[in-house]
Amino acid sequence: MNKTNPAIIWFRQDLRVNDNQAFNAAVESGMPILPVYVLDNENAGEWALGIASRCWLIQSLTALNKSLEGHLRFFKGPADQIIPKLANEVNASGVYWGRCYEPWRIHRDQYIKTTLHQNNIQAKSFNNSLLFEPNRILKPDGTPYKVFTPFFRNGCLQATQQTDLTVKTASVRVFDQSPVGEDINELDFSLDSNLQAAVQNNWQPGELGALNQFNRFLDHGIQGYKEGRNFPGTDHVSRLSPHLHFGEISIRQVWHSIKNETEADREDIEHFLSELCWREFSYNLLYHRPEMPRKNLQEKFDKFPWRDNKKDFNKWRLGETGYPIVDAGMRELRQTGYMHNRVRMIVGSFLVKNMLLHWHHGKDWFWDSLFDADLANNSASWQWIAGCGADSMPYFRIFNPITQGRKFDPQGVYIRRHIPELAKIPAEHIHMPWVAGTKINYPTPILDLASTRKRALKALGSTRN
DNA sequence: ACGGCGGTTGAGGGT
DNA sequence: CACCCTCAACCGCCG
Repeated sequence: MNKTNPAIIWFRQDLRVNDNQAFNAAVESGMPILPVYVLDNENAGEWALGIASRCWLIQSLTALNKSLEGHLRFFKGPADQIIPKLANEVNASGVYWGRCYEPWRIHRDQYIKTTLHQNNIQAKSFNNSLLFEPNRILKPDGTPYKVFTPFFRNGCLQATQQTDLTVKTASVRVFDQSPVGEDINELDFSLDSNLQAAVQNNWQPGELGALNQFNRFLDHGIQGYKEGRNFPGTDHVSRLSPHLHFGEISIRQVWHSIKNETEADREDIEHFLSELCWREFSYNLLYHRPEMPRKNLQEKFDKFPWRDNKKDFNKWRLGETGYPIVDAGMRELRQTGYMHNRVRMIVGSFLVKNMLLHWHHGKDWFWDSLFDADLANNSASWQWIAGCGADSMPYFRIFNPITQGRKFDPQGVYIRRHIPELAKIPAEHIHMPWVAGTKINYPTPILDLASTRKRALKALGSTRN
């Protein structure tokens, strides 16, 4: 093996150069590096990237390519064929990547690792995406936690130190002997112009954008986070979820910075850490219950009498239910590729409980619409709100969108931002615009809260044994 | 309106 | 006997 055997860095969900263990290991191997990205819809099957994810991804990759001075090379197709073939063609010394934990990826990557080893090519994977490997945090008896609070308190907070941040030492040499792959602009990402505009107008994908967003949160959001995070009209959530999903910022860096933040109150800090650990918890669940994206974790919900109503689903999807807080959330999603967490719970409860539609419909719509669409988080959260998940919200707790709106968006700041038709409605009527008596271009409620609530509770009865 | 989880407690039995 | 370990039963919490 001579000096020209490149070390392939296979970027996946770790689109950054700082605190990237795979990147550092490849550089430190002493071989020139060959950074690659593979857009793999084939191996992903039904979990191929949603439309919003693709619109974010191309921006993030463009940013990464820029920080790699244009040396990132692109491929499209099944990675289980492309990576071994490429490694052979360029006589790679090794392939380095950050681990992903979707069941299809675990399966695919294991195959790739074996194939590379059979060809005497090193294959090294690293934890670039989580604080803890998904099978690391276990109860004293060795079984996985099923409840979040002890997972967080006795598991995560007690776990020995997270891996320290890595520091780059060696200087980077790039492999440029034979051009491989394609230019990013030659790849077909099947983009959507509305969502592309949503990225441009609201976000800055990539490592720099992630850091900027994190610093904004440290400056303005974390102080008062515990309370403030419930109010979608204020600026108290981190909005880091898309950046974390694509690994544009290191979760270890976020954890350490927040933990050592001295300006904020202890309870604000601890609450934000717990939110980071909900993400860990979702990955833990997915690892131990790989069927989670499709199957109810509580089997008794398999008997639940879901309705099937395209018309209702469309009203929900488009934000035309007539309940302002629900519609504002669904419109925020369409306009910005994101939705405030409190509102995600409200729209989820409305779909599953008031409309009595299966959580799959919500999960699939979110998968296609969210820039932070993430298999573990999305499926765990939908099961949570639907009441069929582990450590779930009890099914009989049904959010009332009027009460929730009054409580968490009292003046209607959030509602007015996303539903301009309601801009002039006085605060006292903002959550029930139909009683205001003003003529406005906004639908009257498509369903009655009290009777649909009763219907849901009755439906719940049929899940008992 | 539920019910699973996990912390606690105490009985019982072994060393 | 004194101590400790195990395990089942119970209770309160919290999603």
